[in-house]
Amino acid sequence: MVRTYSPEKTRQALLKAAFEQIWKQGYEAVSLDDILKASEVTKGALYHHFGSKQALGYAVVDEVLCAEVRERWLEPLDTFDNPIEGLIQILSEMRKACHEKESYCGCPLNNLSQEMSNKDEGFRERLQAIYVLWIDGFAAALKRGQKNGTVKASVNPWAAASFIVSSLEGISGLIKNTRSVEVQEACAAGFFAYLESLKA
Amino acid sequence: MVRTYSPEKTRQALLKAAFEQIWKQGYEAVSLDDILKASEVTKGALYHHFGSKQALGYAVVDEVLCAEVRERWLEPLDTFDNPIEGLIQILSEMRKACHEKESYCGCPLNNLSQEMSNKDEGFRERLQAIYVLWIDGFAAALKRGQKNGTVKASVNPWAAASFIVSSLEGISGLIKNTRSVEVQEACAAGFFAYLESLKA
DNA sequence: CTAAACATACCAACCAGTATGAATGTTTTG
DNA sequence: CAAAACATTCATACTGGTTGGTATGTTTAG
Repeated sequence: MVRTYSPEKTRQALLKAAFEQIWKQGYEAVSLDDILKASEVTKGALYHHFGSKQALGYAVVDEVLCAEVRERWLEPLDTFDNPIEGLIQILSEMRKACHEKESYCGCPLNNLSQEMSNKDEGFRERLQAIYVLWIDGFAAALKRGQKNGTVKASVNPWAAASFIVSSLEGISGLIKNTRSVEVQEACAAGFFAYLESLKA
Repeated sequence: MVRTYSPEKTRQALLKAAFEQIWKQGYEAVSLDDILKASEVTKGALYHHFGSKQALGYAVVDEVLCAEVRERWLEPLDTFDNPIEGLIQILSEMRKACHEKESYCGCPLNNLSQEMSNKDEGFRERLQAIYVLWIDGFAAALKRGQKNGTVKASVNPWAAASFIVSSLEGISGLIKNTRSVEVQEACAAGFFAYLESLKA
């Protein structure tokens, strides 16, 4: 029985499994055994890398969720001159991808936020930081759009960014429950109409 | 020690306590003991009225949440000729009321929906029925507005109603986490701007 | 007297966390 | 260079507390 230590690998395996299980089951509903099973790691290893379930949860927010927002929203948006068009395109891509998978799991950030923000101040603070990152990123993109003339000058970038994020979360939440393509199309239509109203 | 039986009263006490505790803590996080303590009912009585925790949860959705949507949204909206103005007024009233209480608990429907819709199909179906009730109610009000000339004829009532509900849930969810008045004002501004665009 | 309405004590399952030890890497030292 | 000393990384068995649910008995009402 030969064993080789690779602590960073097991740490990442734990984070990944924890993220997925928390996404699908919720933080409190998921048991450490679930995470250990999914990651093929033992309890001793888990408690070597993370002091508690809470610490693991915090790390998921700080490391996984944070990266997710950057990779899925902020970085793609940076490649567009017109942030409104960028948003519409990113969303369209996502809808295509969602149709393929069974993914009615909702937004991981929204899920965790709704569950934990009133129960654990540490979670709330960390999740809020992600929201700030997200909103500020969108606001910066809108400002950029105002400078290059693709976004109305009268728009308040930060306020619009806040409403955009809240809409995205609201839509994903409603779809998660209804599982209805019609509702999805309806929400998208309303949302796109709002986005169009921001164009210069 | 004189005792008097009033089964309907204890049933309602259980429903009320369950609703509040589920709202504040979440369905899985709340223990039956919490509900029993809050309602001052014993476990024997609970299991006399409800076959299981699940049955109690279902009843909360069917009876309490359903009534809540009617009383807080649909009935008030029926008193307005202009449904857009009606929505804006109802929301403004709510915001005032929210400032007084500490209420950062979010929307009870949204909370439960995010937590349970992927774990328990019975919950999902029941919660979806509430969403349908809500959206259809809004859609009917918009149609009414179209007939009396307060809402643009080009608006698709059902699609707009879907987006409005998703926005309300999204905003309440974001505020629940950020607890920021600025974010609240920003989202409200964006939302009201959308509502105005529906006016004839 | 019967059935509904409640009260109390208990139980099996689960779960986060711990105690303990073994296997592997790294550093120090003779 | 070797080997001992030490630290890191992981594995297993166990525990105390909680929870949904049940068994059983008691009280009230018709």
